[in-house]
Amino acid sequence: MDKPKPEHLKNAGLKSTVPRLNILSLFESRQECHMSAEDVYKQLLANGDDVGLATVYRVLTQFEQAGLLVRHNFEGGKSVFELNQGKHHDHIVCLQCGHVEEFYDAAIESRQKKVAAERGFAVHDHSLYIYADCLKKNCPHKR
Amino acid sequence: MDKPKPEHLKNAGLKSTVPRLNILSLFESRQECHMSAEDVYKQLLANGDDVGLATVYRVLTQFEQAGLLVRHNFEGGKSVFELNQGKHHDHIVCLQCGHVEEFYDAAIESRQKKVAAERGFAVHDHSLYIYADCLKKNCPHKR
DNA sequence: TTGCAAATGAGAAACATTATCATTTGTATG
DNA sequence: CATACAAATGATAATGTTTCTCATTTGCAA
Repeated sequence: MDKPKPEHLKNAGLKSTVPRLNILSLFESRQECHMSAEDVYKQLLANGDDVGLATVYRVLTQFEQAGLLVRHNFEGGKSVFELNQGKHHDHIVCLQCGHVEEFYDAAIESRQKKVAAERGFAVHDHSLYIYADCLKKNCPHKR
Repeated sequence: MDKPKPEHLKNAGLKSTVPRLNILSLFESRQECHMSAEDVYKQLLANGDDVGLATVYRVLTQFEQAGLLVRHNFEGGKSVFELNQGKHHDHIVCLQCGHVEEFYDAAIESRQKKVAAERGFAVHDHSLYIYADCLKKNCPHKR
């Protein structure tokens, strides 16, 4: 498990506190993991960290605003978070096996900006999910 | 205002009831309107239809499963629905006023297919939401 | 008409999330 | 290294959305 890095919090303008370091550490130890607030809360308790659920929600929102985490609004009504790896990406989700693959396409990105600008919008953010069938024989995950 | 068409419900395997006809009629009378369950409920009451909120939620979910409506999970935590017009489009959502605008961009569509094909996926479906600030002065809604 | 399964509506319950506020903690300062 | 003070925390209440329960009503087929 990686050590938490207080500088990351400082750089984001956030005080380096125990709950924040624990939460950041959790995400850094599971780089590709998508976790809900509830997931994070339970995992911290399992790790022996005594944290409040309200704090988890607060910190996740702060981390999102600071750019440390990315929030996704999947179906199911709850937000999930993943570590912000620095570069924006979209997702392809395999409908057969549930596997999620990340991608980035500059043409799509620029067309989006153009479309929005033409309609009088200033793009703040976007989410693109492609739902597809993975054509590979060896689907690595089960649904 | 269009008359509701009981055959649509029959074809979907749903009994033709008063609340269902009223809800379908409401969506058909506002083709491009994105409405939450709360929106639908309030509108029906305003129209003088005495309906229960639980029924609205039930019927919206049934209509979605029957393919009459499309559900969207925008940021903000609540589902919104629109009439299934048959033809695909994406959405720009104004973060200031909640206004939703539809668009279709052939370049984005084809790039998506290309990206997926390159990675060994057969596209089944996708959802693209652009979250932006509406630059217009007269935002018609409040958050 | 009549019977009965299906649908409805009112309210309770289940969730996820946010707000409140007394207590604790991190950190800058002396 | 002690201290003060703003910021952060955690327990709990509150909010908002959606689902569940169940007694009553309704659509439809015989």
